[in-house]
Amino acid sequence: MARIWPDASAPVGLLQAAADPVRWTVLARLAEGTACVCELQEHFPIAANLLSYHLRVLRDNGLVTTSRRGRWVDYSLAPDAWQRLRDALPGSLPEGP
Amino acid sequence: MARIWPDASAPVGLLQAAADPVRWTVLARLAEGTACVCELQEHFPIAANLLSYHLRVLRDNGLVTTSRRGRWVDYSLAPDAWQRLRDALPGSLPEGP
DNA sequence: TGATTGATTCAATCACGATTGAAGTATAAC
DNA sequence: GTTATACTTCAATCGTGATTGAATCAATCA
Repeated sequence: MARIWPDASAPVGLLQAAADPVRWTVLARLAEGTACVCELQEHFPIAANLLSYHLRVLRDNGLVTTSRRGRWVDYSLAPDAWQRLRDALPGSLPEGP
Repeated sequence: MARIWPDASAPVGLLQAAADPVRWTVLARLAEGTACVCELQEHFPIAANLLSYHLRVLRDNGLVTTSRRGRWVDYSLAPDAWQRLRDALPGSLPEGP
């Protein structure tokens, strides 16, 4: 796909990261403030490793950042997450100031 | 998923509709103005029925509207498409005026 | 009428991401 | 040291959406 529609590759990847029920809800929760995995876990009746998988997708797309605090890992929304998602919507003007 | 995270179901569905290379590019093209299927077809090296499938997904999600003009079918971006996609982003405030 | 073009629908296959289970880090408590 | 907790990684399975091919519908033209 990157070969054929180079313009679409990056934004589509970002949108795909957000277009999942678990990841969408995680992002919505993090929009209200930082949370450790164990707290996120309480919101999701899914296995811990599955949640970890989804968090990894968000990390790999730069939508969230992490920091370890003792035994816990805190997840925060990346500062530009909202902006980047917004710019990734089709019809949005190409990235710029 | 609708059972567990009712809030996420609708917006995630919308984002999933946009989070595909073909559909994303179609939406980006339609953002610049109406186009018939045959014109869209020129932008995509894919089978006609496959393009039709993707257009159907966009239609079912109310992101595009159609009107027949002789043998051709014109596709247009739904007036509220951009707004609805924007509101579907996680962390966006709940829908309202 | 029949033929042709534009577009959609149907049924079946395929590919890839989500899910599962087990094993593996890292830090803290005992 | 050992145990426990929080989280991640790995390998394998499973489902579902994207893709393919054939058939079908709709409108125009000869």
